[in-house]
Amino acid sequence: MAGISNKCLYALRALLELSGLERGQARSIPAIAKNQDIPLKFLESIMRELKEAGFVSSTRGKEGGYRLVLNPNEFSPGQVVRTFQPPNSLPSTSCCFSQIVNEAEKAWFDQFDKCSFRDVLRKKAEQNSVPDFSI
Amino acid sequence: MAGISNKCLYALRALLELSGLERGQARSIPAIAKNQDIPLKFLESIMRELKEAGFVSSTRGKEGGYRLVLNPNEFSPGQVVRTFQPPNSLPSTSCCFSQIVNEAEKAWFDQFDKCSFRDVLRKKAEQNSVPDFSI
DNA sequence: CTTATCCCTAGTTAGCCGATAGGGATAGTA
DNA sequence: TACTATCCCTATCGGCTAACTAGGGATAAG
Repeated sequence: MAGISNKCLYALRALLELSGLERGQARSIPAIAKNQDIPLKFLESIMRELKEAGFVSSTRGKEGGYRLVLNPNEFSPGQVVRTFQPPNSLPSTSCCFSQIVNEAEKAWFDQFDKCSFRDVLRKKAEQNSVPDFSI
Repeated sequence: MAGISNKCLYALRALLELSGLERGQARSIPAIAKNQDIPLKFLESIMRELKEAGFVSSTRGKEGGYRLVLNPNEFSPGQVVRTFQPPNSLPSTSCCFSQIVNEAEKAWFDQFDKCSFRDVLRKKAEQNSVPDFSI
């Protein structure tokens, strides 16, 4: 199956970075692109889409950048995924499998609602603080 | 998100048709293509893949065709979907979202294991026998 | 007025999905 | 043997989309 697109993953990672900032603080595209290793121009277009969708706001000029509009506690990856990868609206020739297909799609999306950006951030922090004995 | 491919749906429908036959009975590609409205040559390649995967067997010549290897009761769409749309093996740069992505993928595939081909066949029969008052 | 930032429109490129072309091999039937 | 219905194989093609790039324009702060 197709899974999640690169673009959508970039969007999630950019938003996760913004989630780590203090409320109202902004971060520039070049900074995010560098930290997250995302192609600059591509990120530009993604951030604009995120703005249109209402997830972030922006200010131009020096010291400008993007900031999160929503509270990371009440903001789930699912909301983003649904905007960036809209459901397939089932193949026109609906057959005996379309119900299964629809349910599968729903199950897929639902996974992204199970935690907030804050949760992801917390988990990331835990991972980084735990020493790695795997080698 | 991407959802299921046409090819995979064709495969499912072809197998469903074979599921409706008596055990061991074969059906030809032209017949399946006509009944299911699937492009002939495309179906040909799909049936070959289904054979390689071990889902069907075939005989050539007159009165030949494809037949189901497995029992429709113990054969789920999931087994087919997994062969035709192999899991994405997560994007190489595993990030904090890869766990969620993997779980979403699993949830998607799992939906296709919830019933057997026999079940789908049964549901289809019910639908066709119930008169449609929706218009 | 300079610089750092966001904003916009339009490409380009590679890969894949869906489908097709054109035959070859094989198994029954007469 | 010849005929025909079937499966078997390889190669190819068009169109679409995802991913990314180019080249600037608008704006805000100092």
